[in-house]
Amino acid sequence: MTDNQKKVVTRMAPSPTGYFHIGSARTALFSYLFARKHGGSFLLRIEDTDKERSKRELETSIYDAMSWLGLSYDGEALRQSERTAIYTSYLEKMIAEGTAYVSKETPVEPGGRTEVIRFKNPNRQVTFHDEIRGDITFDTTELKDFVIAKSLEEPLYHLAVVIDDHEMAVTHVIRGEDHISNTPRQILLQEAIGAMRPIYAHLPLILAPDKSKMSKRKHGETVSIGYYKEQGYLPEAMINFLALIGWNPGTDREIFSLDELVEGFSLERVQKSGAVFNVEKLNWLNREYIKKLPRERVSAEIEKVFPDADKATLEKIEPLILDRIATFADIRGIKESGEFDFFFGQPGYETSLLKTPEFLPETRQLLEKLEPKTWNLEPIKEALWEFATEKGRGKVLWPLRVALTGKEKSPDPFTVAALIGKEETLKRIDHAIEIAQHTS
RNA sequence: GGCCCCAUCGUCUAGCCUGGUCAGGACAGCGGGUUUUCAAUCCGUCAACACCGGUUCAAAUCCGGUUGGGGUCACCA
Repeated sequence: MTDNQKKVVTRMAPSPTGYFHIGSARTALFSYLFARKHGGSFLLRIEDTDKERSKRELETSIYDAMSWLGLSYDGEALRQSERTAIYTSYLEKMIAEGTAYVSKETPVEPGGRTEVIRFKNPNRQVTFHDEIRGDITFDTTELKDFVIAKSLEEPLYHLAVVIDDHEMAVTHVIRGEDHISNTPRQILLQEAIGAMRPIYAHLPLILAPDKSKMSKRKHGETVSIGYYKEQGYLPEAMINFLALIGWNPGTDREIFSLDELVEGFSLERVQKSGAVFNVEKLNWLNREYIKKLPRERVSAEIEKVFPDADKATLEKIEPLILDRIATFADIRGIKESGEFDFFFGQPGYETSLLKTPEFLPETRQLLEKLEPKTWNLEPIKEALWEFATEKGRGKVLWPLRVALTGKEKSPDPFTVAALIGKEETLKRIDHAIEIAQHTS
């Protein structure tokens, strides 16, 4: 950046009227990336001018989401509800200059307001440049003299946004496409207060599978970022995923850390059309990130789900669990489905599941010859391979696997035998032989 | 409905600006291999330029229209 260029300032301006939305997260991400890329600053402003709908508790979900995602903002977050005096002075000035006026109203409902402050609309065409879409022109006549404040102390959204962006010296307004139609009236307001027009970039929307805007109403909790945190997604995966919807690096590369995104980001490579939120791809990405995690982190997550289980056993089956999950919430699924219960004790099962138990005695003999010291995956395999090949692998391996796991679907018998140990393996085979005899 | 935005495989997208390679990659799907199940993994495979017209020797790419989808129309943000 050269000295005569203004320092880049972007901002994220969420409203604490609901849980932090997935689309807000992406807007925050792109604003963050752009600011960091250009050595500028990224600010956070809480838009809580609506006293009825704004809730302090919901502000927490904003901070939580930002910090979970690792999107650090500069300085303290600003709260519009604490800036009333600033808006009032602008309002007074506008009224004095005739760009706004107090308007007598007939109350919309009984006991309603009898006067509001309206903007004196110059009624003209407004053309602005959008970094992503090019020039956009609106006729502002249809906006009429829109209301900008309920009173001198109660500014409305458009006024507050324009004043704050001006006061905070925001240079780039990066926000969702749903704000395109708000832009002309904000530009009118900027001109009225003598503010510079920021550079606009309207991001394509994140869509639900039915191609409509993702909304809490229609799509439930899956629209909030907190949901993904609870589901055990990794923030790195979420960031990566969010970046890739609506933006691409221009190469075949798919995996990016936040810092790498900063380096490669540019508004030029942002998509114009809306994009469907594809959970399958998120899952794939999350797996990629889980695979890169340090062992201790994964162990900790597994222990959280199996707090009473034997630690040594858990550690042994960790790779198997890792192979079967896309998110940490899936660990709970493994526990609840009981699919790995056989690692913690003799499984129960229908004898008929053994199918060909007649091969079990010889299997046992071969395994018994192995030294406990060499009781590992490869030796076990070797010990049985010739026999299994001769008799038919399915005929030998299937009953062995069922004897050890009691299940139709499970990891392969060699792996299981190696993990549960020689003694336990022989014990389970004996058990299978015994119940098979009783049945026949 | 008015205004605005958008349009390449099922999904995310490359290619479009600077017309000319079998329209490339990823996810999902399907098929196969890997010590015969499940998972994982590897390999392979299916699959798209919305439509019509124009410009041009040549159009996914430029222009116009049509259709379709979306957004937005508060004393919410």
